[in-house]
Amino acid sequence: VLADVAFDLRLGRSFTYRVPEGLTVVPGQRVLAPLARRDRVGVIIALRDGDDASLKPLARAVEPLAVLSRAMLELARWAAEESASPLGPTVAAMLPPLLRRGRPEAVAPPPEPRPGTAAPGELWMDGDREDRLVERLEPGPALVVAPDVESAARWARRLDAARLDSGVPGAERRAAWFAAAAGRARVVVGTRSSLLVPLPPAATIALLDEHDAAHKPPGAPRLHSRDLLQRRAVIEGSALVLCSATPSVETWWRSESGGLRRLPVTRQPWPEIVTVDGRVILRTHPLTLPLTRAIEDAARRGRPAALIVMGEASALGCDECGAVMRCPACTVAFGASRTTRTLRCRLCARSEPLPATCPGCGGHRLSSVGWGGERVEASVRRRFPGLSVARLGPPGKAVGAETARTQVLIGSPALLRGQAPGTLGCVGFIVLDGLLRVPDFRGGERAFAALWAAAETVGPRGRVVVQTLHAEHHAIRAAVAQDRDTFYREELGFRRDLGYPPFRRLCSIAVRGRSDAQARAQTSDCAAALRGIQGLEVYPPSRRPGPRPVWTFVVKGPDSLPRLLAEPLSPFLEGRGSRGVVEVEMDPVSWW
DNA sequence: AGCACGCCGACT
DNA sequence: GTCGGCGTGCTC
Repeated sequence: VLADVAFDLRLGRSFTYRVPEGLTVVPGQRVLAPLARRDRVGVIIALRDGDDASLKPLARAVEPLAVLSRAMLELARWAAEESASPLGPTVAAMLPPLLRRGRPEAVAPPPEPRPGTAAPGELWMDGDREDRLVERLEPGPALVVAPDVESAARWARRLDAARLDSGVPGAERRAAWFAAAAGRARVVVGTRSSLLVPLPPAATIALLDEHDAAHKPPGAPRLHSRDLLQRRAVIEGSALVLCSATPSVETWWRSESGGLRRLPVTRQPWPEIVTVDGRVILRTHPLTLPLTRAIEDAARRGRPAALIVMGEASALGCDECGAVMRCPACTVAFGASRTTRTLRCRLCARSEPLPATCPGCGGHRLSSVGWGGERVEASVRRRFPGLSVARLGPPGKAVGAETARTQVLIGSPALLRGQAPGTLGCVGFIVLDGLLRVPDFRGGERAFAALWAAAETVGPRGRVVVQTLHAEHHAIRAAVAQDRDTFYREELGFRRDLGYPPFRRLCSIAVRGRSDAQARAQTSDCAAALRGIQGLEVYPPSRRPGPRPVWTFVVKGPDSLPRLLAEPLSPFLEGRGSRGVVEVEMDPVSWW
């Protein structure tokens, strides 16, 4: 018997071994096999009859049983194809950790799903979605997929569930995996690495915060958790719940076209969302008068205030009319570079000289300066010497000592994640244009999600203050009016007009080279291999800002994009190529 | 991804 | 005269 084994290598192909006498293995089982003079862990992806004395034998099995059912292995195979990436790293990213030391524990085979009646998944957006989800999941069996470990920890506590995510020790994750396989775990909670965990029949799978970009970070498995789970639910007949107050535009679109059942929503008690034109004051100070007052009010009421700083935008905006310099062909905001004095489109690489005046209104004050967390913190401390201030880093960790009785929190939109409704007295967006200006077609979607989260977090008695130059943007207007339909209608119109997802698919291809010239050459060869293929739109390569030589380009295409790319890209993905490592990221959430 | 094999500078 | 840099290529 011969076994095809996939390893966690950036190689498209698997390797074939002889199964030695006396060793019984099955597909989906992990094995140790000799590869390049050492034993490495791989997954058996197929068994076939045959014998070839020239092949090396498998060394041994890692566990006595498969960690993946055949159905989950097939799902991983599909995920690899759908993301135009090799199977080895794709499965490797979704397996339980290896047993490090100690006695082998009781493992259970993964149940094969009985092809059940696949109901379309449900989209839960209403204000009470999380409480209802707890009720729904409590009896089990259920899998909860959270965007990050903090959220996984919170939900595991809330549901008294076993954890599969990297926030707990490996032994505990392993135990949770095999408990799920044996049907002993009522509810398991995990992140992306748990997407293939064995589940008993008629389980419920919940994806938390479906809109969160953490469900599709760069790297394996290069597929959005929502897409993998939707297919999984169909294959095994489990019930899927996508939970988000502000789903991604793709998911809303799927619910419009019947692929998902959108549960009705009720109008929630909504706070006042004030927009403030930050045109004048924001150049010297991060707090306008309305925001200053809101912070003072919150402190008086004994509630903390949160100040949200969006990712620093390198776009160029006019301080007088608020216009953002955009690529006329793509309408995404130009990236501005002061050193090279150019505007450059991150999508089509079109380049223009930095204008001296606003092409719209002739204004002379063009600025790309934004407010980063440090600058805001310093300013707030100066303005409110009597209040305790803490800045939170990306994973919600406080930068500085005081966290407990903090009166002003400063951080990214992630700061709002997991705050119980009503805990914050006010949320202020230092300048929301950072999001709307960012050269990314998802800017509107992210702004809408952040505003909605802020409104839910402060509750009806709190206040949201939005400092912006774009108070008329549909994301802001729709959030103020608590009006999802308008937001998604406008956003879908814009995406349809310009050929963005969900109407067209994108793929970003990046080449990391030894030298800039080599990366550039490899990139242009790669782009040339794709040009002329029916249905593909290949954008010109551009250098990614940063110190390392990375060149990227974007390809647009139909639903079949990964299959159209597989053939022509394979020579660039095989081996390493002397001129650079080629990385393919399907459906990127951001591509620079 | 490792890890080896293969051709050019500073040491015993 | 060797030890060793990491550039390129292979791994069932």
